[in-house]
Amino acid sequence: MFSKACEYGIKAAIFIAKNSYEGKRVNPKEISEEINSPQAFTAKILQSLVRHNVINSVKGAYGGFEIEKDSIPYIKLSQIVNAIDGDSIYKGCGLGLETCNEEHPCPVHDKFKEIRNNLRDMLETTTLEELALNLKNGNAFLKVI
Amino acid sequence: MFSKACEYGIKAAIFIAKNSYEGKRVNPKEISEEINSPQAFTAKILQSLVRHNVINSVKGAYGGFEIEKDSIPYIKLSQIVNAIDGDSIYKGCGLGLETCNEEHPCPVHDKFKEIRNNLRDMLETTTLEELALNLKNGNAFLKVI
DNA sequence: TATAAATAGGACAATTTTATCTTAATTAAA
DNA sequence: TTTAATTAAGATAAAATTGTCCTATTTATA
Ligand code: FES
Ligand code: FES
Repeated sequence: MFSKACEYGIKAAIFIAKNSYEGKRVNPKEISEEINSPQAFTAKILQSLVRHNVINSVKGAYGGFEIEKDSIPYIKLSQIVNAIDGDSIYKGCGLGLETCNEEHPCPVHDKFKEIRNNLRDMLETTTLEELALNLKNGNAFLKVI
Repeated sequence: MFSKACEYGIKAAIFIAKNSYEGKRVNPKEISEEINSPQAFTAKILQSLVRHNVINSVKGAYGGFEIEKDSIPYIKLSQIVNAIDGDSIYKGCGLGLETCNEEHPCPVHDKFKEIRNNLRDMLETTTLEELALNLKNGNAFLKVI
């Protein structure tokens, strides 16, 4: 469904949000240990999330990644997915036609469109806040061990 | 959502079904032209669909790929997706945890499960027959040109 | 039985995605 | 102002996916 990069990006954002609620900045090492991902690759994805204004980075000593507390409830899962995987999951044809077009639909268009719209609605209404709270409350986990 | 191989496989199966209704076998050249896909790669995917009993192949002169007419209404989109992409789309965790587990859910589990179930229902209730009819009736297309 | 037409299959190549490594730039604090 | 800690960025490598090519095998028909 999502790329590995996107999976890591989502998990990282949730972990950063949780720590930001506690006033703590985190670095790629902590993050990759906590979400069970390759560190350097994760760092690249974090850079991308910074460029897309999903998270903030603070360079230098005592720096790290954080998210402004007040903005966490307004960050949608869709922003993260869009930043990393682009919008093909929202707009693309299920069978890979160059464009999904009502006037020139592929054979699965009607069926696929519904699924895709469900997915889009979910991503656009799910906030980083609720995901981070799932984690904080111990109701959800970012890795298996 | 689906791999390229899976997109090609679905389109190929739809085209083969349409032709089988007309009593015609088709070969990888015709198929790849009709669905706008690389011929040799498409041939590999067809082999896979044969091994998974989704389509039949007839070797030798006057051979080609076909689907028994009577079975077309019973072939589900899910069989094709499963044959090529496996079952991760039905069962896998949205954030890539080794297994999706109610007892040890990831933060998006509840939200993702619903989408995944919608998708599974769609794939399991959509038949090759209806997709091939969309094509035959001119209500849907397998390529843009 | 020989031939031509077709799928099957293996080896290889190109591209994309995932992952690593090294160095540069930045910054707080000693 | 120096140092240590930290993110940014570029080059490279590994792995997976996508795509190509060549040969073997099968089979209907002349
Ligand atoms: S044209 Fe394929 S999903 Fe719309
Ligand atoms: S554990 Fe992630 S979707 Fe179920």
